[in-house]
Amino acid sequence: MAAVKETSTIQENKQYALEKCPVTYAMEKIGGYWKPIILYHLSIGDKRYSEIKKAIPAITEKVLIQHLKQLEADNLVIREALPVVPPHVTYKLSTSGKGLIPVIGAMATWAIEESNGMYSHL
Amino acid sequence: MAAVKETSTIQENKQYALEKCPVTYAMEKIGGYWKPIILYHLSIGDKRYSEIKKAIPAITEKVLIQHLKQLEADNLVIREALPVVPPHVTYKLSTSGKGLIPVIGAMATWAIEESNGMYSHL
DNA sequence: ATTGATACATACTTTGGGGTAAGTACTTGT
DNA sequence: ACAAGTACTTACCCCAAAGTATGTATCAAT
Repeated sequence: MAAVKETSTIQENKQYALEKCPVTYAMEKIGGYWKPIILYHLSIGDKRYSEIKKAIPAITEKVLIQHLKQLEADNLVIREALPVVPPHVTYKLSTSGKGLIPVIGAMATWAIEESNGMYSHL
Repeated sequence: MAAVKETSTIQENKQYALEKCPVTYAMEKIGGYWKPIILYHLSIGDKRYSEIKKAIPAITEKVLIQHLKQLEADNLVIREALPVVPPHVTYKLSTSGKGLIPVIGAMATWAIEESNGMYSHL
């Protein structure tokens, strides 16, 4: 019967996040479709803006810069801009961002095994 | 200048997924805000529908069942229904789903370290 | 007869994340 | 003078995911 409600929406959820479920906390920072993909490419090595764009052709520039700003605000990536023209901006993982490499790595490993049918024979 | 386009949208992205970025493949299956959270609670142990709901109060029943169906279709969780009344339905990780435990575990570990400021001093 | 519990289903509305398209600043190359 | 390249910004739109609310089947207990 669903009661009436009490608590709902992702925003309100942010409070009790860590206590009950650390994964919820993580999803606040790296949730969404694109962020792990961006982090993956940065885990391979530092990249310029245009290089990230080339590595992920399907992402639009707006969404890319949007997520890069967010990741920077969340202290997961560091933006380094050289004051030259044309601009030269490099993105790299922060210490905290590097802490996510095991997560990204585990995802990549699972994806390869799963797609190879390693789990399919029951 | 954004060219004209060529390829775009998440759907079309599914093709070249694995070759260039295994993480993209993984995101097709466990992407989104709620799925990793659900998988986390199932990684703790098998749970009935109502138990999952209690573990994640902020999720609505519609969204919960919706994701459970999707996870079942993607062969990550197994649904076991006992033909009794009132119904008794248990959800558990499949073999493939268990392969995600390292991913979920790494996320939880990172979340705890990050929230404790372990990465913040620099 | 009504309530309660379980595990959903379904219609309807909303919102914000993502997509499209175009513009900006500054300089180098032709 | 004009195009090209870099790293963005801005305005507008759209749809799918999420939220709201209510309904359903079945039986046991009061």
